Amino acid sequence: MSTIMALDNPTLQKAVTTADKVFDSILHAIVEGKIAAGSKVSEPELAKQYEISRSTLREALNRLEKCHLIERKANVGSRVVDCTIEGLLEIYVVREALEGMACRQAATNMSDDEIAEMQAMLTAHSKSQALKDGVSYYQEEGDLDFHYKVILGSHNQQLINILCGQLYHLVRMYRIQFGMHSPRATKAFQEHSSIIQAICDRDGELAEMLMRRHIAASRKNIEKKIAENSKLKQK
Amino acid sequence: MSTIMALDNPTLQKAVTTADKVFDSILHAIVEGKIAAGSKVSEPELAKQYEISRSTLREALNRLEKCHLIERKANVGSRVVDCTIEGLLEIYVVREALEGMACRQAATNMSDDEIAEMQAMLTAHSKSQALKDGVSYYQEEGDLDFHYKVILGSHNQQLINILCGQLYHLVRMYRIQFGMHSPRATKAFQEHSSIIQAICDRDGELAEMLMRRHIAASRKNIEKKIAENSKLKQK
DNA sequence: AATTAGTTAAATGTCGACAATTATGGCACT
DNA sequence: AGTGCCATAATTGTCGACATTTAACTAATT
Repeated sequence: MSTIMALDNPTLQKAVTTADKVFDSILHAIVEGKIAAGSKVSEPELAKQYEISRSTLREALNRLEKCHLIERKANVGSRVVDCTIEGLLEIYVVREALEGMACRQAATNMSDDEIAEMQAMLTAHSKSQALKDGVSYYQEEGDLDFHYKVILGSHNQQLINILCGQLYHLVRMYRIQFGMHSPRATKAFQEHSSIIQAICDRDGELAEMLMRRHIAASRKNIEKKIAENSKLKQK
Repeated sequence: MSTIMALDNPTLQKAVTTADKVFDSILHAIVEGKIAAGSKVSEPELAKQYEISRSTLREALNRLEKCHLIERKANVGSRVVDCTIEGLLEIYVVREALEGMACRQAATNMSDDEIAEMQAMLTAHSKSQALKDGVSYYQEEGDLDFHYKVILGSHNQQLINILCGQLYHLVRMYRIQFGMHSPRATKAFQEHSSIIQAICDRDGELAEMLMRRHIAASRKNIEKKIAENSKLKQK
């Protein structure tokens, strides 16, 4: 059972109001590319589609804007953010800084129980990975789970809000729309393992450094892919 | 002339709609403590006070929520965030991570013109500080200006949005309501100077380290003050 | 007297309509 | 034919009213 479901809900609170449910629906649609990146969002159209009033839709759009999934201009309207390489790399820079710090804080603030739980999760993932071997889908989920646990472990509400409430939706959007099933599965696994060890040793400085390298490695991997692609196009 | 005025406007776009203006007004009221931290926000009351409809007010509240200045619960209402020591320290942790990274990026991405402009600003502040000497008000503005310039210099839209659009309102709120006129004026000045030098040398690694120490020093200064206060209360 | 159930009042969520602004299309003009 | 201007249409911003949920208050029971 994966814990990433909770990522869909920034407030960590069940969707009770209709605006919440519509927000969830549109969120998924955007993340999965059913509503194209960079496309304009028509309020009357979406309102009719979801059979709700424009007021309620605007409420949902406001929450999407908080996740940086859409951008609004006064008297002009909303657009879905577009997936550019530059945008993706920018996010990785922010993640390196924030998750690195979250990891440092986690080494200080996580309880022994939390750490034990995280270690158990890694073991479970290791087994499922051994079974699937090379299939990266579960690895991806496992990756999100791991990062999610570390972030929560920081016990810093600001870090949690920014990373889980805002950035991770964007990260998922990019992953899905760029078809990024990382070939770093086994390597990433070792890195996760080292990070947990550092947290277990309460070595915040090392934990931060390892997490930053872990994320920087992903970023460089993307940059490499991009370079290959552009080289492919040139010939 | 200070540049921090632009911080009041997260979108870096003039307030054209009435919801924008009301947002600005309430923002100032909250930051300056005219609307008490932790207090409940009544939609009908504020709507009547600003002579607008509830819809427009809710639009403004949504933007305040994006700045993390108010928190909303479904079917319950909005509250102004409360100023706790823990909250302030959490923000400094995030700032250390993000502004450190912004500084690293700035060392790589700032143009020579931008760097020259920033150096000129520091010189100007140095003179005004020599005149006022010890008066910390202008120093505070100078401090915000400096950090603002570095953040913009990162040329990373995600960093800029999070730091200038969200966190800085909270930082100002805490500064004003806790009456934090730092006694680190001259020291902070030297640190700013070193950071600019590192950026000028295009030494991203050093620039990040210096910025992180600079912010960490502020945080420790606060922690010290808190410790003194609690000791004062005990006897 | 304290607690719980029921009722009333107030606040939030949702709706449809109007006003203001922007985008679109056609027309005249160079 | 291309460019600039004007009128129309569509979209967004704002408003007031209704529906629904939560909070407060009263009253009855243990």
